[in-house]
Amino acid sequence: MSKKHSQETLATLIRNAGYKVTAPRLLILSLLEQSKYPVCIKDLASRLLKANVDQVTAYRTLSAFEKSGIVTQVDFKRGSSYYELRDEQGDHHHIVCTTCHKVEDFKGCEYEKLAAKALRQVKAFATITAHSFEFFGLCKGCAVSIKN
Amino acid sequence: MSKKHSQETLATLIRNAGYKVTAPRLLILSLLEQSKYPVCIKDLASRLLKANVDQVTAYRTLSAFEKSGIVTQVDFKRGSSYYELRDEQGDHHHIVCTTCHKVEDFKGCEYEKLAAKALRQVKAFATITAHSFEFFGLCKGCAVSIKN
DNA sequence: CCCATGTTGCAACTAATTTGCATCTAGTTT
DNA sequence: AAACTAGATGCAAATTAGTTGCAACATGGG
Repeated sequence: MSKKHSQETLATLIRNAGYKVTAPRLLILSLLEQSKYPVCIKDLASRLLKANVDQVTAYRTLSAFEKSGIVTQVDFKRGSSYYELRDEQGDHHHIVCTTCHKVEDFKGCEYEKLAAKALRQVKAFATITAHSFEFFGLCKGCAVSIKN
Repeated sequence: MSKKHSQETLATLIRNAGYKVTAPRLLILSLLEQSKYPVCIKDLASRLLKANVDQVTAYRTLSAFEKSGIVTQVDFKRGSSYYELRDEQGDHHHIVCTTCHKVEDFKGCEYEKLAAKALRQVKAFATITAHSFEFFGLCKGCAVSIKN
């Protein structure tokens, strides 16, 4: 997920979604971009603080960007939300160690196929606009230490 | 998801997980069982209150039951957690309307296949113990009203 | 029936997220 | 390039979500 966009393309993302391009917004997106894995909003907020950006701005920005599809919120089942830049294909997900919280990516959840299947099964839905998919497990290190 | 267990089998679930069978615990499980879809912990707590069961008990019980695999926590991307009784196959998921919050179930995310695929892709993971998968979209009613 | 251990309620607390509002600024418009 | 305005920001305060400590209590084993 790293450094695929220039500062200018980050600005374009913001502009195309109909928002004003501001320093806090560029900073938020570039922090997300530099991070290999989804970032906890608290971590993000504490880094933003160094640039005198309030955490309220992080909450508001990420929530707006999520609605516009610029970022994705992921649920790692820990107190606060995690965010990452959305990838174009929208089909990369995570596997998280429930003990040490290590994260790795994996691809190919085949959600188009599953979405079609799901829409056939249910009766009241018209369209699917998003999906969440994460695996939880044990990394090799933790699997070993638990045995002992 | 409804009324598959008798009061006795709910007790057995609790006992087998190594917990004492108590009135609050039976009540929590039977409320979950009676509910067609995952229940928000706040709703649950307010119903428990009528039986003089504190919300702290709901938080503690659900968190313990989740670790033991009696219940499953699901993320509907709304402030608080949702819980449901775990189904044996563990392969039923939800589609949620992002506007009116209607929920329907769907089956067959084929997570065993995907888990194997994911484990092949990553390098640091030994086992997968759980997965989350939800679809978000628009129900037919909301899809129509948004067009207008 | 007794006892030890796990369970509960209550009150207080911490953490997470949201809101109100005055001020400020990006992106026009003139 | 100054003026304008809708939208963005920071700060303080509020609200909502979830946790902890502890004394009283009750389950299930002996």
